[in-house]
Amino acid sequence: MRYIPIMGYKTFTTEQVDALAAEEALIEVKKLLKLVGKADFAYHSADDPIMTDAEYDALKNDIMLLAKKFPLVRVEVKKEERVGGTLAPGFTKVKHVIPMLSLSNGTSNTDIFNFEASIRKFLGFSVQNSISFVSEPKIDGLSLALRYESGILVQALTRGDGINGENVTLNAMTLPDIPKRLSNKFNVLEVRGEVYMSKHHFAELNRSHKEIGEKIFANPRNAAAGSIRQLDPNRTAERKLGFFAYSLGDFSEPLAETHFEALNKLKELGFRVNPRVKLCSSIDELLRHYEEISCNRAELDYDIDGVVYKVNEIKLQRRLGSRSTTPRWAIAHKFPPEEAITQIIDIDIQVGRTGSLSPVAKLQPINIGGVIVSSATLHNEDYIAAIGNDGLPIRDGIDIRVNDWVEVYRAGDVIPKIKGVVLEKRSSTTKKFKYPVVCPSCGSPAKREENDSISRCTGAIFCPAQAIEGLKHFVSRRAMNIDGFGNKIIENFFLIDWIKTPVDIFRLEKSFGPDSHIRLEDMDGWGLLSAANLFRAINEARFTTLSRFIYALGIRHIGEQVASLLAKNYLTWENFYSQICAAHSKKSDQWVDLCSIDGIGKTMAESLVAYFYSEHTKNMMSELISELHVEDFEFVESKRSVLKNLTVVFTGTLQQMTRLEAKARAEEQGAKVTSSLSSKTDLLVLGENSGSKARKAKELQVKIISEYEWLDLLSKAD
DNA sequence: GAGCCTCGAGTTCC
DNA sequence: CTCGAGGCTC
Repeated sequence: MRYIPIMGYKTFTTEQVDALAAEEALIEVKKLLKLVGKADFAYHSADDPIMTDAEYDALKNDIMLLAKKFPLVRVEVKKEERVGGTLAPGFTKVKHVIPMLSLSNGTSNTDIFNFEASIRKFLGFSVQNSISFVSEPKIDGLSLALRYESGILVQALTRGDGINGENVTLNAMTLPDIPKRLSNKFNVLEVRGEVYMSKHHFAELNRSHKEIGEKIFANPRNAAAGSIRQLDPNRTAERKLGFFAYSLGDFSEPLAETHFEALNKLKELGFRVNPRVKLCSSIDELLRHYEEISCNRAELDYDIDGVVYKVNEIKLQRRLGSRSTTPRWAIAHKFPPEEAITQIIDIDIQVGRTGSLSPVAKLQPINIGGVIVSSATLHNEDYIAAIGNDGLPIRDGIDIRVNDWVEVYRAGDVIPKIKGVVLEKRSSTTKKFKYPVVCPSCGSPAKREENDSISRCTGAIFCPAQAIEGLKHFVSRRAMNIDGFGNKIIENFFLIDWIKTPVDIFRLEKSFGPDSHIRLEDMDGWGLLSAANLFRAINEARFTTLSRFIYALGIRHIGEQVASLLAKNYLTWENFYSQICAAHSKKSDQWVDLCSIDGIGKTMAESLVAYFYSEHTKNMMSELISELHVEDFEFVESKRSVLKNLTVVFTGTLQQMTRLEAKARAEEQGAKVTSSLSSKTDLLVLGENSGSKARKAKELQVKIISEYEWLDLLSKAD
């Protein structure tokens, strides 16, 4: 290896950093980041390093120093991370203009009747008001959003997590069903639909893959997903994928007034629309269509997993709007899942991060819909004993025993579930399962709190299983996002005492210092490159956000959403930490502040306070935080609206919409709707026949407006 | 106190 | 994906 010294580069002293203005620091750091990028490429990709490890470390250290002092620099460093510094493998992530939601789903006719009832309730429709629906087969493939600008296909995104999709434009362009140009020259037209692989192409693909010893796909959906994500578009083209358009996403001009018309327009524009789409005027008609499709299912050359019902009128769709992850105006009526019968060989106990002891059935491996299933959760003691939460027997009172034959299916075609016991096959060899009274990992007593559905290990921090699960959570993608720190690695490092707590992760690299007689790359399965990658990932994770960090701690009841809510309310780590510690006394102002955050109740608050009050946490926290740069919370102005952050109260009977709808519309614009007036209320909307609220509002000097003024405000906000 | 919605936690396989 | 619990509204 040869090294070319970096000419003219000297590390910064603390004094020099202090003397820098923010703009100067930004310019400096951009240079440094560029240099790191070059060095990374030279080291990893060109295998021809341009600097010594010490120089590299000094560089990184300087960036950290600058980042710690200047918020502008932190933003820059994060940007670099997002782009991936060295070219990230795979596809770039792009944000959907309109999120790609999933559908709520139902399995029974009752679910569908409830669906209609809730729509009527929301809109305030009586039986006289008719609502038309469109019923269409639910293709079992993967969703794609095609963006056309001035009639030209410019982007194709997968659903991803619904917010950000993967950019697969080049691959999508190879599908014959996807037009590259449209006669329609709208500024923007986003067409959404399903990519799928036909049954016969799937069979063909697996046959040829078998011959050449390549990977066999479990089902057409997996094959389609794998095909659209090929790095080489030519490979995608070979896979002969199909595409059915089913809706619009973003658009500059409306295409039609009803969903059914819109589908017809899409057909005219050259898209394939499923021929079995049907316009229906009642739920009964939808259900008949479901039966019909269900009967003809086998004749189709593609897999479907149900039928989707959508409210036909776009105006109504808009009024109904969406919940956080699903629209109110559509539902998927799913077919009953494929089932299989197999035997329970054993029942294991898994220890979760929170100490939960959950039983898992080890099954005689069995093929369900192309996937071999060998275990399934049994949730908790009651589930096994066939006792419901209310203390009453479920599943006809049949308990689940080792050696029992059981019906297994894959919920949502993914997660294995046990549906029931085949009692006729039960023999004398079955054994009742004895739920453990001690933790299988640490031997501490198991305890089931009242109101808890599961027993938990009481070993807390002394339980290895809990510690390992906690570490896995800490490094996970949505938490600290330490890439390349898989579960197996965590387990190994824990067992050889390298990593016992999160702090150890950030001290790992230093622990292989000059005095150490062992290096990571000497370990089985590790090389120079993989070791360097791991350390790099760890060092990148030192820069993190407040909400990620709070979430990563793995405090019970504090998940991703709540962590980000806390970050939003406390803004900086220092503030958060001191406030929560001070909230320990329930008489303190800090406790009251914590509990008054909308969405934080007693359970969460108690869990938080207990976590931070413990001796163990206090000891660990100062060390952990000294290894990190926790970024302050930054407000992202999502939408500017006159209603944003206003607290609104409705009173009396509204004429134009139901309370439900009014509330949903207000919340879409970022307002908060409450039922009772207080000094915090900004606006009272007065319906007809209102009670005493108007008088009270005057006393509190809350602004009062009529329903029509309110509607005016809404239309301006839109 | 019931009912609705959202979030947390556990889970499987590739 | 699903279940159940937590939080909020009526």
